[in-house]
Parts: sequence; C-alpha cells; structure tokens
Amino acid sequence: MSCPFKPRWERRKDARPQELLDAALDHFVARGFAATRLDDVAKSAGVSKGTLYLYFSSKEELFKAVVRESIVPLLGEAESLIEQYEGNSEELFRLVMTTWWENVGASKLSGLPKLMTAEAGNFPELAKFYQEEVVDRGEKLVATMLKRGIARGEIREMDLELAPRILVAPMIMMMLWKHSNGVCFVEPEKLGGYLDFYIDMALRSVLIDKPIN
Amino acid sequence: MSCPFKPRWERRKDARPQELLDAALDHFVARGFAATRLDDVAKSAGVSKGTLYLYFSSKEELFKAVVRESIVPLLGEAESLIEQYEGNSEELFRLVMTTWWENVGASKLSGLPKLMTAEAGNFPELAKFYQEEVVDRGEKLVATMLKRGIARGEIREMDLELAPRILVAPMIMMMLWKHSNGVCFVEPEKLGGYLDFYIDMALRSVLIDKPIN
Amino acid sequence: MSCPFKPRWERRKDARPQELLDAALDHFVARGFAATRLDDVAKSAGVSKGTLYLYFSSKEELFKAVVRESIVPLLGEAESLIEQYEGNSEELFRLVMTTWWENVGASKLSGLPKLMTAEAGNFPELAKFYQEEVVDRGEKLVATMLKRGIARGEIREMDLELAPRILVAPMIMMMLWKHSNGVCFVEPEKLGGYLDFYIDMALRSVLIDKPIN
Amino acid sequence: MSCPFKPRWERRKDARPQELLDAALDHFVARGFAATRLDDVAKSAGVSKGTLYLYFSSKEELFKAVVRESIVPLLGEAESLIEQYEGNSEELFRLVMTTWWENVGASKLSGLPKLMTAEAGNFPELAKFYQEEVVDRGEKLVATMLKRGIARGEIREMDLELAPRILVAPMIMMMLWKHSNGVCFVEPEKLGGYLDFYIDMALRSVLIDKPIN
DNA sequence: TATGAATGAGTGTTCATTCAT
DNA sequence: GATGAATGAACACTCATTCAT
Repeated sequence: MSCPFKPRWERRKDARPQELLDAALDHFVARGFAATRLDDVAKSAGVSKGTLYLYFSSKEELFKAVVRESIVPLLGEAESLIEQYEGNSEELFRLVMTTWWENVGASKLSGLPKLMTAEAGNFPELAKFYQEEVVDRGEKLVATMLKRGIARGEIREMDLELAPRILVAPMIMMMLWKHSNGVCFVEPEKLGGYLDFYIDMALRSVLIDKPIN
Repeated sequence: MSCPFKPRWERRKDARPQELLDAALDHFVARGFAATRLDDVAKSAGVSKGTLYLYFSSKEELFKAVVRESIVPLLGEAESLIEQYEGNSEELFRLVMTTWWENVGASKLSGLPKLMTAEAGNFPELAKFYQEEVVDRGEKLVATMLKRGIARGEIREMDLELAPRILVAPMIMMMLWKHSNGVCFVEPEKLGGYLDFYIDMALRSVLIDKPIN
Repeated sequence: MSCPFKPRWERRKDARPQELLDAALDHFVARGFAATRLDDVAKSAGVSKGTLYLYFSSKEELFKAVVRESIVPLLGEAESLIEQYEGNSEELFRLVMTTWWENVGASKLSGLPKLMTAEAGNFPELAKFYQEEVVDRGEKLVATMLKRGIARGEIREMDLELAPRILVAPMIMMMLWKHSNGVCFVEPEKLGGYLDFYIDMALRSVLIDKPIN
Repeated sequence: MSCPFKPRWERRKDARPQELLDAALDHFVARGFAATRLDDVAKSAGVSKGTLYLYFSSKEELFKAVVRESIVPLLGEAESLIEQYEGNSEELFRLVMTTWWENVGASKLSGLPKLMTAEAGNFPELAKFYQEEVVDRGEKLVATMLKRGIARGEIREMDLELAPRILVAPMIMMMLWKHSNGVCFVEPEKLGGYLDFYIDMALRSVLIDKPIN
C-alpha cells in the first residue's frame, strides 16, 4: 500500500526467477491447472522439481503467482493513454485496441483469459482478484473511452454498464482462439484481419457517424 | 416393490446413458476434465463408479460422449428456422439469437464452450470434431443469415468469412461468463439485459438502416 | 466313502454342466487362476456370468472343482492295467507310459500339472488333494511296477521312494511343455519322438538287460 | 546421523534396483504375476509403492526385469567349466549337475522355471527371450557334454536333439518342486538324495559302462 | 434356471510434496 | 540454494460377486 512498487501479494524471494513463472504460464495455459505437471514446468525452466518449492509453497501458489504476476503489466499503459489522448474517438479506439493486441494479444499474456475461464471455478479468490484487477479495470477503461466520446458528440448515448463488456467480447474471444488449439482455430496471419474487422464492427455499433473504412 | 424409492438395480439400461452424461457434463464444466473425479460423477448420477464403465470405456470416452451428445441437437433447429423464415433480417437475427439463448445459453449446454476452451489442447481430436460440428456449422449458419440479408438489401456488404465469428463472439462470451464463477460475473437476472444489448449492437454494425430500439 | 460312485467333494447339482468345467480348465491352464476372468469363462461356455454362480459359489470353488473333476479319470485305468498285466517289465512300462500319454498327455488334462505347479502355493488344500490323489497315487503306481519288475528279476534293485518321481519327471515335463507356449516349445508332431526317447532312456536306467530299440 | 538405523532416504540409488528385483522375484514366484501386489513387493523391499515406479515403469516391466536379470548369471560358468574339463564324462556330469544345483537350485533363482511355466502364456515375448537365453543355451550345454562323451567313447550314440531335454527334465522338476508348496513336496533335506539318485539314473541311461555308485 | 445390470473392494499408476544431501 | 530420491494420498480402472427379473 504505502510502498508504490510492491504489489500486495508477498514475494517470498526478491529474486524469484521469472523463468519459473514463464515456464509455468506456458504449461498452465496449454493444459490447465490440474493437467499441468510440476515435473514438466521444472524441466521447461531448467531446474529440478524441488527448486520450484524454494519459490512457491505449492502448485496452487505457483498458479496464483503466475496469474498475479502476469496481470500487473496489463492495463497501466492503456489507462494513461486514454487520459492523455486528444484525437477523436474513432482514432482512440483504433489505437487502444491495436496497441492492446500488439502488447497483450500477441504475447503470452494472451493466455490469461483462457486460464481464468477454465479455472475460475476452482480458484475463487484468484477469480475475484482477476475480476477486480483486469475485468473491472478494463471495463472501466472502455467506459471512460465511451463517456469521452459521448461528451464529444462522437458516440451515441448508451448503457455504459453493459456496453464495455459486449464491445470487448470479440477481443477476448480472439485471445481465447489463440490458445484453444484446434477449436476456433485461426491462422496467426489471419488474426490481423480479424482485428481490423472487429474494430470496424465495434465502431459501427457506437459511432454516430459511421466510419468509412 | 411398492416402495416409492426405486431400488438401485431397477433402473433401466436405456435411461442410464443420458443420466450419466448429464451428471458428467455438470462436473466437467465445473471443474475441468482432469479435476473431475469419476466417483463424483457416479455419485451425482446415483450409480456406482463401476457402472460408468458399463457405458463408457474410459474417462476420456465419457468426456467425448458428453461433448458429442450435447451438440448434436444444438444446431439443427436454428438451421431450419433460417431456411423457412420470411420476415426481415432484423427480426430473424433477433429470433435466432433469442431462441439460441433460451435453448442453449440458458441450459446446461452453455457449459460446452467453456469445456472446449479449457480442454481443446488436451484433446486434439475432440477439438477437431467440435470445430467441425459446432463452430464451423454455427458460423455457416450466421453467414447464411447475413447473405440472405445482403440479398434483400437489408445488410451491408461485408467479408462473410470474418463477420460471423466476430458477430457471434459476445454470445459465446456470455455463455463463458455463466460458467466462470466470479470472473466476469453477471447476475443471472442481468443476462437478459446483456442479450438485448448485444443484439442491438450487432444489428447496428450490420444493418443498413439502423434499428430504432 | 460308502457310496462308491460319489467322490468325496460335494456336488451342488447333479447335472452340473461339464461345459463350464471344460471352459474353465482351458482358461485356467492358459492364463492361471488370478488372470482368468469369469467373464471369459462364461463366454467360452456360452452362458452368462451369473450362471456360473448357479453351479459354483465362487471363483475359487470353480477352480477347485475343475481340478478335482479333472483328476478323477486320471489314474484308475493304469492301476488296474498293472495289476492284471502278465508280460515283462519293459513291455508293461512302454504300455503304461504310451497309454498315459495318449489318454492324458494328449488331452486337455495335460494342463493340470501346469495349473498345480503355478497355483499350489495359493491353494494349499487343493495342493494337498492333488498330491494325494495324483502325485502319491501315481508314484505308488510306478513303484508297484518297479517292485514287480524287481521280483521278476528284470529291474535292478533301487530306492523305491526316490525312483518313481525321478523316472516320471520327464513325462510331467512333457505335459508342461505343451502348455507353456513358447517356453520349451516342442512342435506337437515331435512330442511322439520325445515320448519314445524318454521311454528308452527310462528303461535303460532301470532294466538289468538293456533294451535294444 | 550416527543412528544405526539408516533413515529411509539414505538408501543409495545404485543398490535399489537389485533389492527391488529380489523382493519381486520372491513374490512373483510365490503367487504368480497377477496375484502379486506391488504394495507387497514394495513393503518387502522396504520402500513405498511409488518408489517401484522410479525404477520400473510398470508391473509388467518389473516382471520382465526380474526374469532377465535373474538369468544373466545363470549359464556362463557351466559353459566354461565344460570347455576346460579334462576328466571323464561321469565325473563331468556329476560336477556340472551338482554345481548347478548348488548355484541355482538351492538359490532363489530356482523359482524361475516355475515362474516361466506359469506365465509364459501371458508374456509371449518374455517366453521367447527365456527360451532362447536359458532353455536353448542350457540344452546346447548338455549336448556339448554328450558329444564330448561320445567322442571319448564313454557315452553311447544318441539323438542329440532329444536327449538334453529329457536328461535335464528331472533337474527342472526338482526346481519346480521346491516352489510348489505342497505339490510334490520334498523335504529340503531329502533333495540331496534326489539329486544323487537323479544323477545316477541319468548316467545309467547314457554311459556305455554303467557306473558303480 | 438363466440373465446381465449393478456394485464396490482392490490394485496399478500418477504426481504433488518432502527432505537429507 | 539446489537437487532428486522417496513418499503416499488420490484416482482410474477391473472384475468377482450379487440379485431383481
């Protein structure tokens, strides 16, 4: 709280290797919590299984750390971007979503939604954390963007509680596709097309003057 | 004999499989494949663990059966509905999505997308099956609806490969929300609001003449 | 005891189907007691698994019955044959062993030694029964033969406690070979050669005047 | 530390496999493959059940290892003994068989024939391995001994394909007796008598000049 | 008498967790 | 700190046994 750089969850070691979390994220995203073997995580990280326990007291703690550490960098940039932006709503929405996709969707962080979708029921506290730190914050961010557009007369009036989640849904789905091998498979090179199309559709549903594209 | 509580052995073989699949779907959706214990599934279905093996040769086969049996009846209705419909595109879209939500989204079948999202990586063949029998078929259905609207001059020209998936994404997300306890939690009574809002947004993004609503 | 035709173990049903015992013997011989599934035995006999329990109260009882019923016809003939025989020892030995092989070695009863070898440790009472009814009786039979030969001056003096078992060993081994697929495999058509050779060897070791052959 | 009772974790990895194989051999010989519980094997070896899986990937692999590791040291000595021997055939045969009995028959390795007899049908590949590495090699060894005796004019001409197996049969049977509790039971102290008697009988059947004994 | 669906104890196997080194 | 052998609870799966029909 008073320490601005220390997240609320306790670090056991300051030098807690990021490699472990990286390796763990890969496996958790690919196979889910239960099906992930710590043996495999350890092997991927190039350490022994016992070493994992030097940094995380259990598989569950490792999982929580993976999620929490992954979440940190997610939303900060976008929030400040919106606050400072001076252009019109269409450009802002395009910029935010494109940046989001480049920074998150294209990185391994895109696995988080899949992870939380699959495991929320098994990790209620973690789900709550995710809900607050990502979902709520993300929706507030979009609501801010919409409110700004309405104030500028670029975006029509609408229910600002419902709109963000519906508006963002396709973006989330695109991240799920990336990690649902075979289901809703989209060739990586086509994802860009989906992104543009999605932005276009979203703008058409909120802008007063439809974009030309 | 006259006892109102049927003794265990009196259950009919014909009724069993569906009871088992129902119980299994509940557990698989709630906990995922690996974390689901067959003991629990059996208990939920009111049978012993051994009985499961009379009907499904392994946990994996049970899982596959759950997915396959759940989706078969899903899409037929919608397909014939579209074929026969004579009204305009807005009404058709509203009808299809509302019906879909009532039949699928509001039932336990809504758990399937979560299941496949979480487990696709662990069951490649099943993922392929799901992709072909559900995803592809569902998208074709939406594409047909759009094509029909374009022909009738009600819907604008658009990329019919990209549009269905983007258009449908919020509907899928709504189903995921239902089963991601805590994450994106939506109070059940609010889901109706989301549904209407979603339909409105979707229509705005495709109709030539915006709906009034 | 007082009933000359009723063996000492109790029959549960007079009409106890021989088919069940036959099928069971096949499986027990082929796979051993523990690895034999009653499902398979039932299927081989063309009945349901439940039917087995109409005739045998447990797998163990079935096994015992198989062994006991199989043993019955084993030794009676040979005993009376020896008693009545009037020729010389060489001819008698040849006759007894050849007959034995034709009646037992060539039939499915040849599986008994394998069965008892494998399961004696798990069925002590059955082992005792087999020991008394087959082994001891068989050795006494051979001892009688030898004693007769010694009295007739055809066979050398020897330890009549040790000799029978050693003398008969190769015959037992030949029965084991038949049922030890792959181990000590002997082509069926060669077994006859082994039989003749064995008889010749045995006679050489006991006759005072070596046979010519 | 200075505690005379070694704590569990201090056992060396190198020593483990052989301890496990020893314990497993005991149980497999006593009860057969199917009836042997890995729990019991582990307990006999003083480890937990899971430890077995550090060394053998399955019960079947453990069984195979037991057989394979047991036979390696079996035949080498006898082969070189025969090659170098300079005395007459009677002495050689006595020496080989006596040594064999001391080294194999009197050790727990004597359980192998029983094991293979009982389980050959369930492990075809293992049976083949045993046949080639033990049975064939053993018979070749005896054939060599006989050929040598024939060349020296001490042993009569005979079919060298049939003779070894028949000649050796009683020795094998003696090993089976040891492990067929109750069937053909021979008091341990009498086995020596059987051995001498067997050697005498065997020699009488092959030597040109009968031994005096 | 015969059936076969149902049971549940038993066992092979996995894997998170521990701990002496 | 790091290791990896060892543990044992947990769980998938089997199969002898039961019993209403």
